Amino acid sequence: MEFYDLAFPFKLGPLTYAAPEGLQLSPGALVLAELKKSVKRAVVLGKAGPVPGRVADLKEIKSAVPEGVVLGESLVRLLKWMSEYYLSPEGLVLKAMFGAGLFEKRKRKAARPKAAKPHQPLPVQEIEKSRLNEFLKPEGFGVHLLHAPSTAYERSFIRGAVSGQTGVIVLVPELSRIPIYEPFLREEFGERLCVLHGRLTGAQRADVYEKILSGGADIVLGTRLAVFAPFKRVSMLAVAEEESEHYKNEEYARYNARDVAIKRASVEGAKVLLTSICPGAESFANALRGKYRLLRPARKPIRVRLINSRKTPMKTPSISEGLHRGIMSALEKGAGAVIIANRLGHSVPVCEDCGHLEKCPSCGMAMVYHRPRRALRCAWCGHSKTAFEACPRCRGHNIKFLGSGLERFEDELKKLLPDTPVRTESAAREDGPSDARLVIGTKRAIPRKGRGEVLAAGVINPEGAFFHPDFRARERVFRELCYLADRLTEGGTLYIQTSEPALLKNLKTLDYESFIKAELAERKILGYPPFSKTGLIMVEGPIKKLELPALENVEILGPAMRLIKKGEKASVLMVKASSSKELKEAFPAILKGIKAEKITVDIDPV
DNA sequence: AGCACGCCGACT
DNA sequence: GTCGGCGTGCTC
Repeated sequence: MEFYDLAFPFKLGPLTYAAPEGLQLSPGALVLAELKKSVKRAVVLGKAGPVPGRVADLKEIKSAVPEGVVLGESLVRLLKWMSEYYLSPEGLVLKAMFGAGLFEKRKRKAARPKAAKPHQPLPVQEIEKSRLNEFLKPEGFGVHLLHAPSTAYERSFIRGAVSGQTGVIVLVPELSRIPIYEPFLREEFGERLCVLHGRLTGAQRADVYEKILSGGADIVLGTRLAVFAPFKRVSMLAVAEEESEHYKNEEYARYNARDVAIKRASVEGAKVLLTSICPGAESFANALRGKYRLLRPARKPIRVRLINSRKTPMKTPSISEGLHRGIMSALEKGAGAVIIANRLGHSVPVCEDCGHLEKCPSCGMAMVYHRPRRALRCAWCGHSKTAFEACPRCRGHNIKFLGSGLERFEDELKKLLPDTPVRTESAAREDGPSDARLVIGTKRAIPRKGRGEVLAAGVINPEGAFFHPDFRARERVFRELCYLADRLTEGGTLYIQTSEPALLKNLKTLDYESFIKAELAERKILGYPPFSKTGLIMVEGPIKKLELPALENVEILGPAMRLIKKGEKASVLMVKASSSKELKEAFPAILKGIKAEKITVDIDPV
């Protein structure tokens, strides 16, 4: 009698089953087996070790499923590695990989032909052959990091790298990037290309898997779950915008698809191309210490104007003359301008008579006035209350509005340029794209490239994000500036208007390498990643017990209240260790000391 | 006492 | 994911 360990796509570790006489199974095979009285699909992880308990109590595998071996040896290895690394049961990893349906084809209503999505053609850039060969030449496993001068270069490089290959996975951070990459891949690979992402229905997803398993498709473009595409052979994986936080799965197993891509490549003997106009600190550090090969094409310096709003003449309370001139000059040349302000709402109302300032009862943060709703809102936790007409303390009407949020900024800009059509973020959400050449909004409003020239891009007080309690805050600000600058047409200028120029000293030239080296030096001193490994423990509901062990080389910070999703708060503990082995080994002891309703573990949080 | 419903832990 | 166990609470 043979025994096998099976994984079911649920929060469940491997379970041991007996195989019926004459059924030979290899790892990765799909089978049917009874679980809790009902028959379910499961994946064979391998032959079982010593069977715990009585062999006679084990249930029998019902049958193998015709799809056969769906996972291949390397994907089974990847599954086991993820389970160990992310401290997540094998079943949950399996569910994260292929969904609870496990390749099952449900009957479905007549398939409607999907309409071809309109797309902008990819502006193709000349990529130096020699640079491309630096990536294409080396055989076998290896990670290459392209620090691209622009997103256009990044995309062209991926195009060149993928061309002529077989067994390729191209990962993009978001659904919205698929229409950018699909046209050129489709052009070259036709039906060999398939698109895979989380918004597909179960049946569509099963169709894609069928095409991949039958060998009909060998190029996949998709979001993070496409890293698990069940190819027999993968020769390369490309990860576009590799630093993106969207690669982090926030449910089931909390994996990072970029890191999983590298692991997958290492078990498959494939090569990896990480690309970004602003690589993440971890990846760049790996390149600096020779773990990754760094590809750095020449870049043109970006013209940046830093405007100190405390020292410069102001056109309105929140718009400096310099910024105003920049916008005007872009518009006069027939080009567009994009202005980003990340603070939502209008401003912070303060009573000039008694100095009263409304604070959030739970966070203590100043409440921000939101005019359309006539409400005061806490930017941190979302608590809101009706705005006051008179000062609640002294009844005075002498209210001063401090600071400039997006709403105020929109108002002032419209007043300054009464004849220019402006697309504001609030309007854009309702009306969709407009052809206004002046765009104002948070970073979400940054328009796609290719819709006319942009000669001025401005950002107001980007240092606001520094006050987030997060060691990555500065990196995020820098990245945002890089992506904003990327929208500029050649010859354009990036305007940074700030009231705290001292905080932006290292950022103002947008010199990535100097910035990231300084950042890495600081993280080294403070012991943050990549010089340590971190994991979060998120505790929802009241903590019933908290007894943290003292461990060598492991530091436990917190608990601190944190907003984990909109409106959902949790107590968060951060565990820091000097290596991922130490981190992994510390967790069981730490988790034993915590009792609460719901506890979630997140290794390598972003 | 008798049963409906909901939460929680276990599932080989 | 889903079954059964058990606790709460309402009803005959």
